[in-house]
Amino acid sequence: MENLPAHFDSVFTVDCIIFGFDEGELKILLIERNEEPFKGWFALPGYFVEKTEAIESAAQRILYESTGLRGIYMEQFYTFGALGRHPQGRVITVAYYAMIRLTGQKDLKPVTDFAKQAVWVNVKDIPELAFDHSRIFRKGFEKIRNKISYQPIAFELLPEKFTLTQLQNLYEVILNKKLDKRNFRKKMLSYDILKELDEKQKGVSYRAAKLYKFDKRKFAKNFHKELSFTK
Amino acid sequence: MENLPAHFDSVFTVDCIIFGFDEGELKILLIERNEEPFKGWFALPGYFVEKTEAIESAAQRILYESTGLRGIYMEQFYTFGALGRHPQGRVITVAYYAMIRLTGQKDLKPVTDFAKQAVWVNVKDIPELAFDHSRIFRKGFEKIRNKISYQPIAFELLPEKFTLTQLQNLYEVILNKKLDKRNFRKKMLSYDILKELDEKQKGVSYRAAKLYKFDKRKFAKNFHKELSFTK
DNA sequence: AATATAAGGTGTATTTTTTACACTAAGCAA
DNA sequence: TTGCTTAGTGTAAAAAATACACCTTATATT
Repeated sequence: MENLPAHFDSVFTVDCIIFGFDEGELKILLIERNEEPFKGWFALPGYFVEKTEAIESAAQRILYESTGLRGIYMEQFYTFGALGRHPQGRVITVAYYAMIRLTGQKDLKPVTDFAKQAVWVNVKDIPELAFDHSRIFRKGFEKIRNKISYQPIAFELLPEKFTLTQLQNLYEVILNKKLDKRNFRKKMLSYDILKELDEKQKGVSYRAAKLYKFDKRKFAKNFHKELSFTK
Repeated sequence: MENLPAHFDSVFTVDCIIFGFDEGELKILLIERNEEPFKGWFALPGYFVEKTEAIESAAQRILYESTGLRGIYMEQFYTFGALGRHPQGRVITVAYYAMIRLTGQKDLKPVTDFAKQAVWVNVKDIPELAFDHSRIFRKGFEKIRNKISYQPIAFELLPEKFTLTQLQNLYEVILNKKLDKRNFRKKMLSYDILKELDEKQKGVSYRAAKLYKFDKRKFAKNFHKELSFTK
């Protein structure tokens, strides 16, 4: 046994939930599958990881191949491996999410055969998905909903310059509840992670709002907070 | 292609971080490996998942086989799949953690060949572990350290009946900082998830403390709290 | 030019939560 | 009985969260 070590190969996939915020709506990327099983169904962008490929790189490659989007940092959130989840055998999948700004990135072109098209779909209108992807989506959505309350991940979804109202709308969509304007602003500004710009919104038919930027420097300095029991 | 669907099998492992609290020390379970690679090294309890086995069940089985502990609920926290992590090929591992009470469970007997012995080791004295298990441990420890601040997971580590001082000690060990006695008690009791018993500590050579129980009923009722932005 | 429309932007008082802090009480042992 | 050790307790101050409404500004319309 010990003189003849076995060699193992894993067969597994990654699936990605890519969140985007567009025209006041929270959306995710879906692909229409062009391959059995579940040919013609909508699914999360995902595919098999190559034998000699890091999982994160695979996630990036697969997202690129199925949607045309490149260089997007994703975060792993759970691995799904229920026995019946793939009709062709035991295939576990490592699930990732990312939140991206849509500015300019709207041209989605799969550069692969396994996806027929990629589309943005409002999280409120997600159809039944292939495999256990509906479940994966629910779990991922829950994850970011939780995370947004204590980590500044919302900024990744907004254009570089944004108004406080846009930021608040985003929070409201993700948390699925109305927030108080004055309290929201007070609190958000108190974190001191935003940089107020000398610029205003353009092209609106009402009073233009100030624009802000997320300030990574300030964030790094000010976000060492701890939860509960600080002493 | 579509007429001859491929059949896939995954080869992957689970690894478990089992936390226990004993004599004021936070410990985890390690096994001494009895099999190449890393024979003789300490490692997290873990092994290959069978083709027709749910991952959670596998985690339970493997924990039982390598330590003799049964029926322990574990929570998945991350999947590790770096390319070089297993010397015999691509093997990803799904990592779980659990927190258990040690009362009575101290007889550890591997019922398998791959583990020579299982031991409790203080988290402050963990040696270098096999594979990437040191990294897995660090990530898992970080996870529970975070989680303990907003979820009542500490109780799982204590005997059914415990004193507030024991509870505080546990928080202090996990958070690695001193807490204020009065504030700790006030806060903990304010959650209203503990049941005060009519019993006192026994066998101590000083004033005996009141015993408490974690009250699941109350917990379910009182722990619907939300973080930040509640309106 | 006047008016309507629509969102931007702002402050304060109240309540709740968090923090800091030190002594007496009880039980056992010598 | 005294000493030792841990249990157990309250209050004031500071900080954070909440509730709440009106004026301002820019544009579009007549």
